[in-house]
Amino acid sequence: MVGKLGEEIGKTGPFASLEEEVVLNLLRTADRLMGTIEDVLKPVGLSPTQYNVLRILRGVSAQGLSCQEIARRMITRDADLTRLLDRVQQRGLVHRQRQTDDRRVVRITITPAGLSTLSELDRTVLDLNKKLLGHMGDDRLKLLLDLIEDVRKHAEA
Amino acid sequence: MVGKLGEEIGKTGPFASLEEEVVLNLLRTADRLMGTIEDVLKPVGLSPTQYNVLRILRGVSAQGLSCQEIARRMITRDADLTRLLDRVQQRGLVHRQRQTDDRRVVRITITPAGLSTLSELDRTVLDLNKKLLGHMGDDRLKLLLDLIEDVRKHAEA
DNA sequence: TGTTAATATCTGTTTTGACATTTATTAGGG
DNA sequence: CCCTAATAAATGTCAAAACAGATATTAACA
Repeated sequence: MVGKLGEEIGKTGPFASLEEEVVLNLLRTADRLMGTIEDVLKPVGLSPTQYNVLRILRGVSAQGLSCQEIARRMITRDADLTRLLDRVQQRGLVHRQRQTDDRRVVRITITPAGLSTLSELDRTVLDLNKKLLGHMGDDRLKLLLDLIEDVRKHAEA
Repeated sequence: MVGKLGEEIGKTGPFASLEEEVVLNLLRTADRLMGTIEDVLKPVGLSPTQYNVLRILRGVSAQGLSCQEIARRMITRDADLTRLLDRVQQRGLVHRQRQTDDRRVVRITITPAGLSTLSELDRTVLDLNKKLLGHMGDDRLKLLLDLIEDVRKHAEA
Protein backbone atom coordinates (compact mmCIF):
# COMPACT_ATOMS: atom_id res chain seq x y z
CA MET A 1 0.00 0.00 0.00
CA VAL A 2 2.93 2.38 0.49
CA GLY A 3 3.43 3.99 -2.90
CA LYS A 4 6.33 5.88 -4.32
CA LEU A 5 5.67 9.12 -2.47
CA GLY A 6 5.62 7.05 0.69
CA GLU A 7 9.13 5.87 0.00
CA GLU A 8 10.37 9.21 -1.16
CA ILE A 9 9.30 11.22 1.83
CA GLY A 10 10.74 8.55 4.08
CA LYS A 11 7.46 7.49 5.55
CA THR A 12 7.65 4.08 7.16
CA GLY A 13 4.00 3.37 7.79
CA PRO A 14 1.32 3.15 5.14
CA PHE A 15 -1.00 5.94 4.15
CA ALA A 16 -4.27 5.82 6.03
CA SER A 17 -6.11 5.03 2.80
CA LEU A 18 -5.75 5.04 -0.95
CA GLU A 19 -7.78 8.23 -1.02
CA GLU A 20 -5.32 9.92 1.30
CA GLU A 21 -2.38 8.81 -0.78
CA VAL A 22 -3.95 10.33 -3.87
CA VAL A 23 -4.78 13.60 -2.10
CA LEU A 24 -1.27 14.02 -0.69
CA ASN A 25 0.35 13.13 -3.98
CA LEU A 26 -1.83 15.58 -5.80
CA LEU A 27 -1.07 18.40 -3.37
CA ARG A 28 2.65 17.76 -3.46
CA THR A 29 2.68 17.59 -7.23
CA ALA A 30 0.76 20.85 -7.52
CA ASP A 31 3.17 22.50 -5.10
CA ARG A 32 6.16 21.46 -7.19
CA LEU A 33 4.51 22.61 -10.41
CA MET A 34 3.73 25.93 -8.81
CA GLY A 35 7.36 26.23 -7.78
CA THR A 36 8.60 25.96 -11.35
CA ILE A 37 5.98 28.43 -12.50
CA GLU A 38 7.12 30.92 -9.87
CA ASP A 39 10.64 30.50 -11.13
CA VAL A 40 9.80 31.50 -14.70
CA LEU A 41 7.61 34.42 -13.55
CA LYS A 42 10.13 35.82 -11.11
CA PRO A 43 12.30 37.52 -13.76
CA VAL A 44 9.36 39.74 -14.79
CA GLY A 45 8.26 40.31 -11.19
CA LEU A 46 4.85 38.65 -11.38
CA SER A 47 3.37 36.25 -8.86
CA PRO A 48 1.44 33.26 -10.22
CA THR A 49 -1.79 34.90 -9.08
CA GLN A 50 -1.00 38.17 -10.82
CA TYR A 51 -0.08 36.30 -13.97
CA ASN A 52 -3.32 34.36 -13.76
CA VAL A 53 -5.36 37.55 -13.48
CA LEU A 54 -3.65 39.12 -16.47
CA ARG A 55 -4.28 36.04 -18.57
CA ILE A 56 -7.93 36.00 -17.57
CA LEU A 57 -8.22 39.63 -18.63
CA ARG A 58 -6.47 39.01 -21.92
CA GLY A 59 -9.01 36.31 -22.67
CA VAL A 60 -12.05 38.59 -22.49
CA SER A 61 -11.18 41.35 -24.94
CA ALA A 62 -11.60 45.00 -24.15
CA GLN A 63 -14.76 45.19 -22.08
CA GLY A 64 -12.99 43.69 -19.07
CA LEU A 65 -14.41 41.99 -16.02
CA SER A 66 -15.65 42.83 -12.55
CA CYS A 67 -13.64 41.80 -9.50
CA GLN A 68 -15.92 38.97 -8.65
CA GLU A 69 -15.87 37.62 -12.20
CA ILE A 70 -12.09 37.55 -12.00
CA ALA A 71 -12.21 35.86 -8.60
CA ARG A 72 -14.53 33.19 -9.93
CA ARG A 73 -12.23 32.31 -12.79
CA MET A 74 -8.99 32.21 -10.88
CA ILE A 75 -6.96 29.06 -10.57
CA THR A 76 -6.20 29.68 -6.92
CA ARG A 77 -8.61 31.55 -4.70
CA ASP A 78 -7.53 34.92 -3.39
CA ALA A 79 -9.27 36.55 -0.49
CA ASP A 80 -7.81 39.95 -1.23
CA LEU A 81 -8.24 40.68 -4.90
CA THR A 82 -8.56 44.41 -4.26
CA ARG A 83 -4.97 44.85 -3.19
CA LEU A 84 -3.66 42.40 -5.75
CA LEU A 85 -5.26 44.65 -8.36
CA ASP A 86 -3.85 47.73 -6.58
CA ARG A 87 -0.39 46.35 -7.18
CA VAL A 88 -0.76 45.47 -10.85
CA GLN A 89 -2.57 48.74 -11.46
CA GLN A 90 0.30 50.70 -9.95
CA ARG A 91 2.58 48.96 -12.41
CA GLY A 92 0.29 50.05 -15.21
CA LEU A 93 -0.74 46.56 -16.23
CA VAL A 94 -4.47 46.95 -15.66
CA HIS A 95 -7.01 49.73 -15.69
CA ARG A 96 -9.91 50.23 -13.29
CA GLN A 97 -13.14 52.02 -13.94
CA ARG A 98 -16.35 52.15 -12.00
CA GLN A 99 -19.37 51.09 -14.00
CA THR A 100 -21.90 53.83 -14.64
CA ASP A 101 -25.08 51.77 -14.64
CA ASP A 102 -24.18 49.91 -11.43
CA ARG A 103 -21.79 51.98 -9.43
CA ARG A 104 -20.99 49.12 -7.07
CA VAL A 105 -18.95 47.26 -9.65
CA VAL A 106 -15.49 48.15 -10.86
CA ARG A 107 -14.56 47.05 -14.34
CA ILE A 108 -10.99 45.86 -14.81
CA THR A 109 -9.28 45.82 -18.18
CA ILE A 110 -5.79 44.89 -19.23
CA THR A 111 -3.59 47.68 -20.62
CA PRO A 112 -1.24 47.51 -23.61
CA ALA A 113 1.62 47.27 -21.11
CA GLY A 114 -0.12 44.30 -19.51
CA LEU A 115 -0.57 42.62 -22.85
CA SER A 116 3.03 43.14 -23.76
CA THR A 117 4.20 41.72 -20.43
CA LEU A 118 2.11 38.64 -21.11
CA SER A 119 3.34 38.16 -24.63
CA GLU A 120 6.92 38.24 -23.39
CA LEU A 121 6.04 35.19 -21.31
CA ASP A 122 4.00 33.18 -23.79
CA ARG A 123 6.84 31.24 -25.35
CA THR A 124 8.48 30.54 -21.98
CA VAL A 125 5.26 29.27 -20.44
CA LEU A 126 4.48 27.10 -23.44
CA ASP A 127 7.93 25.58 -23.25
CA LEU A 128 7.62 25.06 -19.52
CA ASN A 129 4.38 23.15 -19.86
CA LYS A 130 5.93 20.96 -22.53
CA LYS A 131 8.94 20.38 -20.33
CA LEU A 132 6.79 19.45 -17.34
CA LEU A 133 4.35 17.15 -19.10
CA GLY A 134 5.69 16.53 -22.55
CA HIS A 135 7.17 13.18 -21.57
CA MET A 136 3.74 11.70 -21.07
CA GLY A 137 1.96 10.86 -24.29
CA ASP A 138 -1.26 12.61 -25.28
CA ASP A 139 -3.26 9.52 -24.40
CA ARG A 140 -2.03 9.48 -20.84
CA LEU A 141 -2.51 13.24 -20.56
CA LYS A 142 -6.10 12.95 -21.70
CA LEU A 143 -6.67 10.15 -19.23
CA LEU A 144 -5.15 12.26 -16.47
CA LEU A 145 -7.29 15.22 -17.46
CA ASP A 146 -10.41 13.12 -17.26
CA LEU A 147 -9.53 11.80 -13.81
CA ILE A 148 -8.51 15.19 -12.44
CA GLU A 149 -11.72 16.77 -13.65
CA ASP A 150 -13.62 14.06 -11.88
CA VAL A 151 -11.86 15.02 -8.64
CA ARG A 152 -12.23 18.73 -9.15
CA LYS A 153 -15.90 18.72 -9.91
CA HIS A 154 -16.54 16.79 -6.75
CA ALA A 155 -14.32 19.09 -4.67
CA GLU A 156 -15.87 22.28 -6.03
CA ALA A 157 -19.44 21.17 -5.59
CA MET B 1 -9.82 21.22 -27.35
CA VAL B 2 -11.61 23.36 -24.77
CA GLY B 3 -12.29 21.03 -21.85
CA LYS B 4 -14.63 21.33 -18.92
CA LEU B 5 -12.47 23.73 -16.92
CA GLY B 6 -12.42 25.91 -19.99
CA GLU B 7 -16.19 26.09 -19.98
CA GLU B 8 -16.43 26.50 -16.26
CA ILE B 9 -14.12 29.45 -15.90
CA GLY B 10 -15.84 31.10 -18.81
CA LYS B 11 -12.86 30.96 -21.08
CA THR B 12 -13.77 31.46 -24.70
CA GLY B 13 -10.54 30.57 -26.40
CA PRO B 14 -8.80 27.22 -26.18
CA PHE B 15 -5.94 26.37 -23.87
CA ALA B 16 -2.59 26.90 -25.48
CA SER B 17 -1.91 23.16 -25.33
CA LEU B 18 -3.09 19.94 -23.78
CA GLU B 19 -0.19 20.16 -21.36
CA GLU B 20 -1.33 23.58 -20.20
CA GLU B 21 -4.87 22.38 -19.71
CA VAL B 22 -3.63 19.55 -17.49
CA VAL B 23 -1.37 21.84 -15.46
CA LEU B 24 -4.11 24.40 -14.83
CA ASN B 25 -6.65 21.73 -13.97
CA LEU B 26 -4.25 20.13 -11.58
CA LEU B 27 -3.44 23.40 -9.84
CA ARG B 28 -7.08 24.38 -9.51
CA THR B 29 -8.02 20.97 -8.18
CA ALA B 30 -5.24 21.06 -5.60
CA ASP B 31 -6.32 24.52 -4.53
CA ARG B 32 -9.89 23.37 -3.93
CA LEU B 33 -8.74 20.29 -2.03
CA MET B 34 -6.53 22.48 0.12
CA GLY B 35 -9.51 24.70 0.80
CA THR B 36 -11.56 21.87 2.25
CA ILE B 37 -8.58 20.71 4.30
CA GLU B 38 -8.18 24.21 5.74
CA ASP B 39 -11.82 24.14 6.69
CA VAL B 40 -11.54 20.99 8.80
CA LEU B 41 -8.29 22.15 10.43
CA LYS B 42 -9.56 25.60 11.31
CA PRO B 43 -11.56 24.48 14.37
CA VAL B 44 -8.39 23.23 16.07
CA GLY B 45 -6.35 26.23 14.93
CA LEU B 46 -3.84 24.42 12.75
CA SER B 47 -2.71 25.45 9.28
CA PRO B 48 -2.27 22.70 6.68
CA THR B 49 1.50 23.12 6.96
CA GLN B 50 1.47 22.79 10.73
CA TYR B 51 -0.74 19.73 10.50
CA ASN B 52 1.61 18.24 7.94
CA VAL B 53 4.63 18.75 10.20
CA LEU B 54 2.89 17.12 13.15
CA ARG B 55 1.94 14.12 11.04
CA ILE B 56 5.49 13.75 9.78
CA LEU B 57 6.74 13.77 13.36
CA ARG B 58 4.15 11.25 14.48
CA GLY B 59 5.38 8.92 11.76
CA VAL B 60 8.97 8.73 13.01
CA SER B 61 8.57 7.61 16.62
CA ALA B 62 10.34 9.28 19.49
CA GLN B 63 13.78 10.15 18.14
CA GLY B 64 12.35 12.97 16.06
CA LEU B 65 13.79 14.71 13.03
CA SER B 66 16.04 17.62 12.15
CA CYS B 67 14.56 20.73 10.55
CA GLN B 68 15.87 19.92 7.14
CA GLU B 69 14.54 16.36 7.30
CA ILE B 70 11.11 17.79 8.05
CA ALA B 71 11.43 20.28 5.21
CA ARG B 72 12.36 17.53 2.79
CA ARG B 73 9.29 15.48 3.65
CA MET B 74 6.75 18.25 3.59
CA ILE B 75 3.89 18.30 1.13
CA THR B 76 4.25 22.00 0.47
CA ARG B 77 7.60 23.71 0.70
CA ASP B 78 8.08 26.24 3.48
CA ALA B 79 10.96 28.67 3.43
CA ASP B 80 10.53 29.55 7.08
CA LEU B 81 10.35 26.34 9.04
CA THR B 82 12.06 27.90 12.05
CA ARG B 83 9.18 30.18 12.89
CA LEU B 84 6.57 27.64 11.97
CA LEU B 85 8.17 25.44 14.61
CA ASP B 86 8.32 28.39 17.00
CA ARG B 87 4.57 28.64 16.80
CA VAL B 88 3.75 24.98 17.33
CA GLN B 89 6.36 24.78 20.07
CA GLN B 90 4.75 27.68 21.93
CA ARG B 91 1.51 25.76 21.83
CA GLY B 92 3.29 22.79 23.37
CA LEU B 93 2.83 20.50 20.37
CA VAL B 94 6.50 19.85 19.64
CA HIS B 95 9.76 19.76 21.56
CA ARG B 96 13.14 21.06 20.40
CA GLN B 97 16.53 19.88 21.51
CA ARG B 98 19.98 20.54 20.12
CA GLN B 99 21.88 17.41 19.23
CA THR B 100 24.96 16.74 21.32
CA ASP B 101 27.16 15.07 18.72
CA ASP B 102 26.47 17.71 16.05
CA ARG B 103 25.46 20.91 17.73
CA ARG B 104 24.33 22.50 14.47
CA VAL B 105 21.23 20.36 14.23
CA VAL B 106 18.08 20.72 16.31
CA ARG B 107 16.06 17.61 16.86
CA ILE B 108 12.28 18.07 16.82
CA THR B 109 9.91 15.63 18.48
CA ILE B 110 6.16 15.61 18.86
CA THR B 111 4.77 15.94 22.39
CA PRO B 112 1.86 14.01 23.93
CA ALA B 113 -0.23 17.15 23.44
CA GLY B 114 0.72 17.13 19.77
CA LEU B 115 -0.22 13.48 19.44
CA SER B 116 -3.54 14.06 21.10
CA THR B 117 -4.30 17.01 18.82
CA LEU B 118 -3.59 14.79 15.85
CA SER B 119 -5.70 11.92 17.06
CA GLU B 120 -8.65 14.26 17.48
CA LEU B 121 -8.40 14.91 13.76
CA ASP B 122 -7.79 11.42 12.45
CA ARG B 123 -11.40 10.41 12.00
CA THR B 124 -12.35 13.75 10.46
CA VAL B 125 -9.50 13.64 7.97
CA LEU B 126 -10.22 10.06 7.03
CA ASP B 127 -13.84 10.93 6.41
CA LEU B 128 -12.86 14.00 4.42
CA ASN B 129 -10.62 12.01 2.10
CA LYS B 130 -13.39 9.49 1.54
CA LYS B 131 -15.83 12.28 0.86
CA LEU B 132 -13.49 13.93 -1.63
CA LEU B 133 -12.43 10.85 -3.55
CA GLY B 134 -14.66 8.02 -2.44
CA HIS B 135 -16.92 8.39 -5.46
CA MET B 136 -14.15 7.23 -7.77
CA GLY B 137 -13.54 3.51 -7.65
CA ASP B 138 -10.25 2.07 -6.44
CA ASP B 139 -9.26 1.25 -10.00
CA ARG B 140 -9.58 4.82 -11.15
CA LEU B 141 -7.82 6.06 -8.03
CA LYS B 142 -4.89 3.74 -8.66
CA LEU B 143 -4.74 4.90 -12.25
CA LEU B 144 -4.79 8.52 -11.11
CA LEU B 145 -2.06 7.81 -8.57
CA ASP B 146 0.13 6.30 -11.24
CA LEU B 147 -0.32 9.27 -13.56
CA ILE B 148 0.20 11.87 -10.84
CA GLU B 149 3.39 10.20 -9.70
CA ASP B 150 4.61 10.30 -13.25
CA VAL B 151 4.07 14.07 -13.26
CA ARG B 152 5.54 14.64 -9.83
CA LYS B 153 8.71 12.72 -10.38
CA HIS B 154 9.37 14.72 -13.50
CA ALA B 155 8.60 18.01 -11.75
CA GLU B 156 10.78 17.24 -8.74
CA ALA B 157 13.75 16.10 -10.74
C1' DT C 1 -41.58 55.33 -0.46
C1' DG C 2 -39.01 53.86 3.42
C1' DT C 3 -36.64 50.26 5.48
C1' DT C 4 -34.07 46.23 5.36
C1' DA C 5 -31.38 42.96 2.92
C1' DA C 6 -28.11 41.90 -0.57
C1' DT C 7 -24.18 42.91 -3.40
C1' DA C 8 -19.52 44.73 -4.69
C1' DT C 9 -15.60 46.48 -3.24
C1' DC C 10 -12.49 48.51 0.04
C1' DT C 11 -9.93 49.18 4.51
C1' DG C 12 -7.64 48.08 9.12
C1' DT C 13 -5.20 44.86 11.62
C1' DT C 14 -2.71 40.83 12.51
C1' DT C 15 -0.39 36.80 10.93
C1' DT C 16 2.27 34.49 7.79
C1' DG C 17 5.42 34.08 3.82
C1' DA C 18 9.55 35.57 1.05
C1' DC C 19 14.25 36.91 0.75
C1' DA C 20 18.54 38.00 2.21
C1' DT C 21 21.70 37.95 5.85
C1' DT C 22 23.80 36.11 10.21
C1' DT C 23 25.45 33.06 13.74
C1' DA C 24 27.07 28.72 15.23
C1' DT C 25 29.20 24.56 14.30
C1' DT C 26 31.59 21.07 11.69
C1' DA C 27 34.44 19.32 7.70
C1' DG C 28 38.44 19.39 4.68
C1' DG C 29 42.67 20.74 2.42
C1' DG C 30 47.16 22.55 2.79
C1' DC D 1 46.67 22.78 13.25
C1' DC D 2 44.80 26.94 10.66
C1' DC D 3 42.03 28.79 7.28
C1' DT D 4 38.26 28.45 4.25
C1' DA D 5 34.24 26.32 2.81
C1' DA D 6 30.08 23.91 3.90
C1' DT D 7 26.12 22.98 6.70
C1' DA D 8 22.13 23.87 10.08
C1' DA D 9 19.32 26.89 11.97
C1' DA D 10 17.90 31.51 13.36
C1' DT D 11 16.99 36.47 12.55
C1' DG D 12 15.71 41.09 10.36
C1' DT D 13 12.98 43.24 7.16
C1' DC D 14 9.50 43.89 4.01
C1' DA D 15 5.69 42.24 1.05
C1' DA D 16 1.65 39.48 0.82
C1' DA D 17 -2.19 36.58 2.81
C1' DA D 18 -5.94 35.97 6.32
C1' DC D 19 -9.71 37.64 8.75
C1' DA D 20 -12.96 40.78 10.26
C1' DG D 21 -15.49 44.59 9.49
C1' DA D 22 -16.75 49.02 6.96
C1' DT D 23 -18.59 51.72 3.02
C1' DA D 24 -21.19 52.48 -0.98
C1' DT D 25 -24.72 51.19 -3.97
C1' DT D 26 -28.65 48.66 -5.59
C1' DA D 27 -32.67 45.43 -4.98
C1' DA D 28 -36.79 43.88 -2.77
C1' DC D 29 -40.85 44.29 -0.52
C1' DA D 30 -44.17 45.70 2.97
